[in-house]
Amino acid sequence: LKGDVIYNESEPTRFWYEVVEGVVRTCRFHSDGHRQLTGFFYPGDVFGLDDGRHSEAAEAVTEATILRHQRQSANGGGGPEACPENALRRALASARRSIFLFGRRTAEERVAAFLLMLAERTDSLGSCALPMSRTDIADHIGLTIHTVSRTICELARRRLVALEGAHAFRVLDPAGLRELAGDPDVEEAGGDFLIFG
Amino acid sequence: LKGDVIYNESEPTRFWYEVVEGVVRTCRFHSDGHRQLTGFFYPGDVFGLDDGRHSEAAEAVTEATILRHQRQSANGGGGPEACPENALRRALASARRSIFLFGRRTAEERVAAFLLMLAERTDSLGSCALPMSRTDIADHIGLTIHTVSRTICELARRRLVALEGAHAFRVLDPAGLRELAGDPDVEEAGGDFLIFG
DNA sequence: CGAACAATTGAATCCTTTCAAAGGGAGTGG
DNA sequence: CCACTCCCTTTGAAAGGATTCAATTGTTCG
Repeated sequence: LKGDVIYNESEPTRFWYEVVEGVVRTCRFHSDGHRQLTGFFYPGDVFGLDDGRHSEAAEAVTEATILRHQRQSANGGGGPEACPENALRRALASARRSIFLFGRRTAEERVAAFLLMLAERTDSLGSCALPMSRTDIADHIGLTIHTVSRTICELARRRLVALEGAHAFRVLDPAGLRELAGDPDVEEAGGDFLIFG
Repeated sequence: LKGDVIYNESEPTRFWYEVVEGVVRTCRFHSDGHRQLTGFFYPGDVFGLDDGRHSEAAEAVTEATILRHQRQSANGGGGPEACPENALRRALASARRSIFLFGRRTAEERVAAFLLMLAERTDSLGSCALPMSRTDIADHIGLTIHTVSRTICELARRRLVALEGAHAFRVLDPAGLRELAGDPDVEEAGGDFLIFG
């Protein structure tokens, strides 16, 4: 399913989806030919919860297994698969993450925040996969692939992360990366927290 | 209630809210002192639907009347006020709007998209209020107040919009503004659509 | 009327983009 | 198995745009 389209923009929303395995991206194509990636979705994430018609397309970034849920009709009958509150909450959380990401202004902040988010969403320790291309990252955080590439290499040069090929990395200095990202998102890391000077 | 805090970051989420009258903003304060406005909410919009603890603060932009809804406990019992699917959907729609807004890259695109969104959310025709300060706009779309001011004045100079004081405007050339914004959001305007050459 | 704050405008700097090109990895075909 | 090609990534240099610094104007409120 790699690179495959799961649904297209403007399609009626008959289903909603849940990632079982792999990574999915949602895309919006602007009239100037520019592509905006509104989100990346990992196992456990849900997507495709628009009303009426999809406002974005969804594509598989890697080989992916997707759970497709039937929707109830608009009467909100609370049937077994009627977009459970749970799913909506998770979708909202995904959207919020993206919004926070976009709040960063400089290239360095955005890239640092993006890598941190990836590391936190997967396993944080050890090697973290970077399944999407540089172009994907650029279209997601609103930069060019050149700036993305430059910035990632710069972070590696400063030993904040280590690149393991072009599609995997390791966080070497979480604290330094968080500082660069501007906001540590410490409050979301349930349980443990840091103390600053 | 103007400028008042409705709830703070990290507060437990015991309620969720609905705007009856006025305008509300949700804010996130970064460690570098920088402020990010994650959303503006108009009558009919809902906000404060985080899980567990609020990840952002909410403040009144104007005098505002807010409906405060009690939450059910986490058992999801489906009680009368248990974050109805409806509310979550609207919150998700709000978040999505913000994400699309941030997808714009240049100052002109962002300001044009922001003004358009405002005009569409209120009445589109006639004078449209701009209740928030330039600083608010800047912190929302990720620019400085200087660039925001410059760009708005530039749009007015080109007769795309007309400024009526600093806190109200009128859309003079909707088509031109949409073209600047990059993506017309035409598909969301239910029913009518445009044909391009 | 004066003070304080918000908005506008100008000039210089810095950063990102654009333009251009070289290096590297994966897959194909010989 | 190796060579070739294609595409993605990385890097360099120049151009454009947003930010920063600085100052003026306008508005609101006491």
